[in-house]
This record gives sequence, structure tokens and C-alpha cells, in this order.
Amino acid sequence: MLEITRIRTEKEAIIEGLKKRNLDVTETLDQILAADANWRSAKTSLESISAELNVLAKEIGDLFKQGKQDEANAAKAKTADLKNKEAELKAKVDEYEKEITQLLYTIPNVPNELVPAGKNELDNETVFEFGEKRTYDFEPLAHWDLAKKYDLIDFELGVKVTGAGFPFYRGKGAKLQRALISFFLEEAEKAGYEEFIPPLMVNEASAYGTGQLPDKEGQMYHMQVDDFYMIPTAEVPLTNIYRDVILPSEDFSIKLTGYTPCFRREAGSYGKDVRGLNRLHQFDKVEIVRIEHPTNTAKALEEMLEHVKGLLEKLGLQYRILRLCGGDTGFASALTYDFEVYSAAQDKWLEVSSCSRFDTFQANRLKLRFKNADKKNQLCHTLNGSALALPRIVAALMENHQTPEGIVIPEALRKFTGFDIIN
RNA sequence: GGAGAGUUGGCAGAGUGGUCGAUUGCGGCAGUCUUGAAAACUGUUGUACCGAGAGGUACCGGGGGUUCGAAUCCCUCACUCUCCGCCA
Repeated sequence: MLEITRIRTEKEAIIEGLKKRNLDVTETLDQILAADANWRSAKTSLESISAELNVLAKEIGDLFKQGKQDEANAAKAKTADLKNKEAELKAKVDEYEKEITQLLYTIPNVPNELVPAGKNELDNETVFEFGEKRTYDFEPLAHWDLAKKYDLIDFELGVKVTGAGFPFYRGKGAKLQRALISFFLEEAEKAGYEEFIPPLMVNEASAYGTGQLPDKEGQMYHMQVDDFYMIPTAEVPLTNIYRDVILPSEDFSIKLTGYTPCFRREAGSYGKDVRGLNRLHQFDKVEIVRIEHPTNTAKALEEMLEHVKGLLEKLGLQYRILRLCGGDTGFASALTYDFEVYSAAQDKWLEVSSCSRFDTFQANRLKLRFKNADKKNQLCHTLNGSALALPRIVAALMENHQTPEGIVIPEALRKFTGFDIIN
């Protein structure tokens, strides 16, 4: 959520910036500013009436104490009118506040200067490429066929026990999964991230904190009886650790990581790229989260990109990095880089990581602040990225490392799998 | 699932209708003293909003109510803890 103070002072810049998302928020901002002006004037009147009433109440108390009952009762009569006015103004203030909040919820984050204008994924910029397309001297299989051939993943069993999008991993498939998680966590730890195992369900306040609510309500599984939400990513519990926190100084750089399963309803996306591991309702992911001083955000994002690059290179995967255009950048993000690995067997690029900076957008909702040099509370910046999402990595590993003899496990992973080939 | 007790400032913990944004202790910050440190002493120390400022308003788990006046009384919701039961 954008800060109202920012809208007051940087209206034009916000309008200009959001054009890159093909949005014209001029009207919305004008509505907000009008409501804000109304709010302030109502608020000022309300407060002066409250002040009057406070004075009167004190006087009445004193009169009673001095035993001047009559005078006290006379003074009481005077308050009635003021109390009516107070109630009236209070209602107005509440109404304006609600209006402002509603409108603020509709405005996405302002794209960073690096973000290109654009409508959809076709307008994303490729900023980095690594590796060569693999060639095969045999007919390569897609991962869903490999999964069956080597008994690694059972999709049908998942359908039986739960439903589509909830596969079973079995045998070496399960071990590979576990190995990747361990590998990613170990790399994150080496890079200075502290590991957490967070809750997999969160309360409503947390879902609001990172912005899943109110926009993406339908995308989360909701436990209605207890009013909990299954996490769609570890970002939610990890970032919410710092909800309502004021860091004591401006000397901080917080780096968190955690492995969790992620749960997504994926409502409305049936039929599109859903084959095999490409899109699941439950999948595993190691997430990295950072909380930074605003001056360090750009550097932090660079570090995250380097970290993810290292992971993919150690796994021997061909990949590219995209800088998302305005139209493709997530609601809360100011700048997002996607990592895609190339799947030769599917002849497709698969998204395996998304690294974003949110600047103050999340921190504002989270009320995550730090004391700056002037002893003032200032909003922190938050960032996060996948490092990495497992299913498509597994798909790419299987497809790209397949040989007639079996699927070769990359060197870096062998100490975690305990085997070097799946056959 | 049953029964009970709680929720107050960074923490601990007072406060049952007005002088309470809130006693006190600890912690934090600044200073005095000291070669330095500790101790001791003194002062200071929440958040948000409105206002150019002076200043004002709100916040004692959330919401509502009673009252001229609520941390304090009433209603309601949420959460936490303890005991019993069940259980990984």
C-alpha cells in the first residue's frame, strides 16, 4: 500500500510511474486527495470539539468536588450539543478513512525506474543469459514421461488421494526433492541467511501484511473453521515476523530463509501449462527474504540475483533472467526479475525464481520501521526471492540431464542425494 | 472437548469512575563522578495523527455501550496461560 503522505507530495510522479503498468490513476489519486482533505478538515474539527469536551468534563468534576451541584448540572447540559456534533464528525472521519483505505488498496506499487513499460510477458526484457541449448542424439522425453519411466513421481496417485496438482514423489524422486531442499538451504546459509521453519498456516493479519489480502483472496486455501490461510509462499510467515516491529537503529540488514511447501488454488488457470510439474497446488520452495535500509535495497537485490545464478549454474541448467515489464510486475513489487530455465524436451522456458523489491509497499502495511539518524521512525524496505522453487527445477533437471543410461545428478547435488544417476 | 485465570508502555508489574499517557522496578539514552570501567547519583526515555508553531487529539487486546467524565462499570469478539481429558 502506498503511503498517503507520498500521494500528497508526489502525485505526478506516481501517475507517471504507473503508466508503465498501463494504468491511469489520476482519477483515483484525485479522489484520494479529496477524501484526504475532507478527512483532515473533519478530523481537525472533531479534535477541537473533543478538546472542549475534555475541558468541560474536568470543570464538572471540579464543581462536584467543591459541592457545587447546581453549577455542575448546568454545565452538564452544555455538553449535550457538543456530544452530538462529536458523534457526527466521528462518523464522517470514519467514513473518509474507509474511503481512503479502499482506494489505496487498489493502487499497485510504483515501478522502479529500471522497469520497462509493457503490457504482458512479451514486453519483458532479457537481461542475462547463461548456457547453451542442449542437443540430444536421441528422442528426449518430457519429465512426466521420465517420472513414469523411473517411478519418481506419481500424479495419478495424487489425484486419488487428494486431487489434481497434488503429486506423490516416490523413491529416488522423493530423495531428489529432499536433496534439492538441503542444497538450497545450505547455499542460503553460506550466503548469510538465517534458516527458519515457519508455520504453514497464517492468520488474517499476516495475509494482509504481505498483501495477499485483500487482492488475492481466491488464490489461497482458507481454513474457514479457524480462519487461517495456507501459505502460498514462505514469504508470508517470514516477512510477518517483522510485522509491527521498529528496529532500534538504522544499522541493519536482515536475511532470512526457509523451506516450506506452498499451497495455491490457482483458480482460473486450469488448462494452461498444467501438465506434469509445471503448475501444482502444492509445491516445495526455499525462499529468501531481506529487510533492508532503503539505501541498501538495490545492492541487496543484486546479491539475490547473484545467489540464484549460482544455484542454477551449480545445477548445470541453462537459464535466462528477465526484467519484468510494468504490466507483468506483481501488484506489490517495484521491480522484479524472473529466472527461467530452458526445458529442451518441452521446448519451453520455465519460471523457477522471481526476485522482487517491494520498497516500502509491504513495510507500510506491516508497520515495519527503523529508527533513523534523526530518531524518527522510517519504513524499511522488503525484498524476497525464490531460491528456488522445486517442481520446475526438478522438471528441468530430469529433462536436461537425461541420457540413454539414465538421469545424471549434478555434481553439487550428489552429496545430498547419495546417488549420481537415476536409472 | 471440559473448567478456570488473564490480556496495561521495550520487559516486569501497580492501578476498580475525575488530579492516569498512566505509580514503581528493570532495561535504553544523556550527564555527574572516574585515568578508564563498574557502582552511585541526576535527568530523560511509547506510538500515530492534526497543526507553520504554540499546542491539540487518540491509543491500557479488538469492537460496542453506560456516564459530563472510563485503563477502571456493562456487552461482545479475539487471543494467551493453567488444570483435566484426548493425542503425535
